[in-house]
Amino acid sequence: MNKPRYQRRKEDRPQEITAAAFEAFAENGYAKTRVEEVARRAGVSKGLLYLYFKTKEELFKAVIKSVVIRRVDALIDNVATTELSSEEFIRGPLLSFMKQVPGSPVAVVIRLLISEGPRHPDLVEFYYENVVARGLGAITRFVERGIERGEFRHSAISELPHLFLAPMMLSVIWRIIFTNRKLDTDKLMETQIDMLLTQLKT
Amino acid sequence: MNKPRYQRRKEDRPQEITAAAFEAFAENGYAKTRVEEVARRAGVSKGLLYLYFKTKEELFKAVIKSVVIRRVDALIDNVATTELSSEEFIRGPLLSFMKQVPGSPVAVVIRLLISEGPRHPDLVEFYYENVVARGLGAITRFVERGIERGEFRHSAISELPHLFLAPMMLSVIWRIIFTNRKLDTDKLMETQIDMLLTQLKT
DNA sequence: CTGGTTACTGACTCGCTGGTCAGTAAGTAT
DNA sequence: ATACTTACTGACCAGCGAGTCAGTAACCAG
Repeated sequence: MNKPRYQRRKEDRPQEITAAAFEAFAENGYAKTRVEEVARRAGVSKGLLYLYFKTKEELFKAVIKSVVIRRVDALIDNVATTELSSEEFIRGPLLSFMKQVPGSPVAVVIRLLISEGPRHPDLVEFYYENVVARGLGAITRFVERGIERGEFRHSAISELPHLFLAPMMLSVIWRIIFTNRKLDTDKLMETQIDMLLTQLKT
Repeated sequence: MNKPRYQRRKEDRPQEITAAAFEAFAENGYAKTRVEEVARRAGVSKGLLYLYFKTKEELFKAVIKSVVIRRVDALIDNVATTELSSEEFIRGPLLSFMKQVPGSPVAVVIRLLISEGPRHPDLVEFYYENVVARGLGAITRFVERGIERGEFRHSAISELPHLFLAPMMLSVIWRIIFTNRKLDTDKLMETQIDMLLTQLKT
């Protein structure tokens, strides 16, 4: 009749807490989220949370890292190993990847970085190295591969992989600010890819 | 010898306070900015600030509006009255306008909207109506004018004025997050405009 | 069963900050 | 001068939320 008030689950707690924190931060942002609220969502006491994370800020950093780490890896592996032609890859896996970003946890991370980034330089550095630099690098390498293979010609785009991502970023921001205003983000990205490929091929 | 401790300047105070608030919000964001700090920068007491603005939130809204109002108007007038050909206008005034945005107060407003927008729906609404809708509308009308004049052909771009602004948005976000990482934002926007014009003309 | 370890709880503290208001003095009318 | 209005000050308050810690009970070894 007396079920224990709690179980000791030292291994799982950190993961559960960061997951709860991610949800809370996604809904209310960092500043407006109370640590106690995170604890409640994770089904633990505030005291326990402070056993695993020294401060709210450390929790924040752990959340960002937990979301970011695995995301880009998949795409980068894909770039390295694909059998597809450059155009097929861009219209296929790359476009699909970009389309799902605005609705994914990555969008939340971007929002948090915009709000809190300026106060966490080391976190920004981490994000740049592990996500942005690697992502842009992958695109650049892919475009250059296309050129070597004779699929693409040389153009300014080789040095501006950002142009592939610009409509994706706009879509992310749009979704964050204008949640109820519709925007055909897929069409936006497709059209941009069309333009870039036209430019790269002719 | 006894200079007055303060002067009564009822007319100028609101403007001075919103200017001070803008600076403070720009540096630290909304949540981290103390009302007292705003008052200090404006050279007034906290009490006076609360005489002109009922709450911190109302002050915030006043700041956004004060920055936004006049900005877009100039561009829109320009669109309506220009004598330039469509291409000349796009490569000239429109491009110049976009290039200066990432370093302007508008970038700060965008950051604030991303952070605080979700908690201020009416402010977002205001911003959409007065800035985004009007800006996008102006670009759309301009593209259509080009088509009527036989300068441009029909294409998907007519319905996606956002593509003109996407690199600008990416530049804004980049500058906010990666303040020390360089990015040739001008080149980015120029190349996008080149691509769009190629698409519109051929 | 028993004693020891430690994951876990939750009530508490304390600094911080949004907001108030009684009082003060700058300007003004007479 | 004098009385009056009101822009302005700054000390104060209330409550909120990050971080603490003394105590509790789940689990385990012997």
